[in-house]
Amino acid sequence: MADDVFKALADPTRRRILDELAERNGQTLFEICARLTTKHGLGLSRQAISQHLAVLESAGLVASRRQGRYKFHDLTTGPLEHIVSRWLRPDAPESTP
Amino acid sequence: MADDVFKALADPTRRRILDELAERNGQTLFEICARLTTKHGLGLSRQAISQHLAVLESAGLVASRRQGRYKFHDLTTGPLEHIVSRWLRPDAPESTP
DNA sequence: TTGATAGGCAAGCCTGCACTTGCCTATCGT
DNA sequence: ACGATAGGCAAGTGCAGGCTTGCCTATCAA
Repeated sequence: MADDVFKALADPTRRRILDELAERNGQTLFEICARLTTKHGLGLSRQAISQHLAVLESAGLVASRRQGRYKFHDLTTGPLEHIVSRWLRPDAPESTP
Repeated sequence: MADDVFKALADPTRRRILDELAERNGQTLFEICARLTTKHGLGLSRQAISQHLAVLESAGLVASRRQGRYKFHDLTTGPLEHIVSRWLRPDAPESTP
């Protein structure tokens, strides 16, 4: 569970994808592809991004909703909160809104 | 910088080591070795743990102080806090010192 | 229906990295 | 001084995972 989240966050490209989705939620695969190549200069194939999205999704960091021939991807920050607190417990109070 | 932290956290064994140090700070290499094998059933060589500690240290997650022939390792949770907030921004403004 | 767009599946390559093995240095006890 | 303990260095192995390539399916516009 949390293992998958750490593994998903291990790759720089996947983190970029999360950045991209954080800035603009609900993007399609091609949109993400385009923005990664233009803004970040990453020359990755569509398949690469697709596989990264699969990893992120199976880690629970991205949710996808299909609509016609489009598949929109949304950032789900749920798993991110409880992950680091594992080592911050001793003296770190939580901000739980 | 943050890249190294994510890479360091990617490995399950390294996370166990952080767990071990969180529970009992200031352990030596051999102590960590012993507790990992007994408590978690990990049959790893001493060198493996040593290399893991090197990764954790270069990521800033572990600080080591030498004392005689012993080398004590302390958990430094500093880098852990600012790392996840990167994607939690939407409603949480951060004070970045 | 045809062509274009958005995405999926399945090998295959290839680099990185976790782990081992073997040997070497330094500090402590007696 | 000697052996035992705590740790370091370096080369080698094997597997996981990131990326590509090629082809296939589904939806939309004309």
